[in-house]
Amino acid sequence: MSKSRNLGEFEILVLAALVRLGDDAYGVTIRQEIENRAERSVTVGALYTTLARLEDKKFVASRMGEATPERGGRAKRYFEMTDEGRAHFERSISSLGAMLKGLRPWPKTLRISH
Amino acid sequence: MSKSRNLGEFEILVLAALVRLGDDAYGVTIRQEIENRAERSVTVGALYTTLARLEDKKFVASRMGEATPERGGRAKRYFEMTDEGRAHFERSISSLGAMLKGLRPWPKTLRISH
DNA sequence: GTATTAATTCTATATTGTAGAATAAATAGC
DNA sequence: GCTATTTATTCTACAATATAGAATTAATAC
Repeated sequence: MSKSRNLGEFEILVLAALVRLGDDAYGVTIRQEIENRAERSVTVGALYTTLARLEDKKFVASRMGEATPERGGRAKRYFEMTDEGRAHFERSISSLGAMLKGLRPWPKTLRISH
Repeated sequence: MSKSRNLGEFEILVLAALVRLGDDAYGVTIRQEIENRAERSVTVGALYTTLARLEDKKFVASRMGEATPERGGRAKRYFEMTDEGRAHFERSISSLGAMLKGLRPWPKTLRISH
């Protein structure tokens, strides 16, 4: 059994994207969400590798989407955070928040529903 | 020359500690700052290794402290962030901030002087 | 069935994270 | 000047995360 460690920086971004996307979180949308919002490039390999690792750790769960997209292409694999994943996620952002609180480019909180 | 990448999670915590500590940032205080504020354990090895890497990348600079402590013990090595380090740091926390903005355990901004 | 489209999986390597023992360097007392 | 004590850094090794992009899979449309 692998020891419980802290989440990596990219793992945090991915989990945050999951929360933001809710139902519609799969590879392509997750990637877009991070690229657009974080203004940071994300290669497909990096993303799927990270999602796979998070799933190994049971921090996310996935299910295959309906095999009936309207127009060609492979089925989507949807991801969502598990309760365990959420616990780690909150611990990580709590630590970051505590350290970064008050430093300049730090944004205001505004609370979303997810 | 090594390619410019994103900062890791622990690197971010360390850099944040440097900013917070200002003048008084050396191994022991940095470690305390992270343990106390982030509520996360930090081994000495992890910290110094990370500081050494940040210095290799020119994201921090260090200088040896006065060789005259009042009461025994080796000289301190003080650390501060470089301009280049700051640029990376701000980019990283900007990305994190953008992704995490609005999610629940996210703190308010309050601005400190450093 | 062949082309096209959409998406995931695979494989390999670099970098970051983590731990703790070992070492170093200063002071104090004798 | 030795020896003990204190404070702090350095060393070494290994594990996990980050990153890239080519390859592959699976569905639809002609």
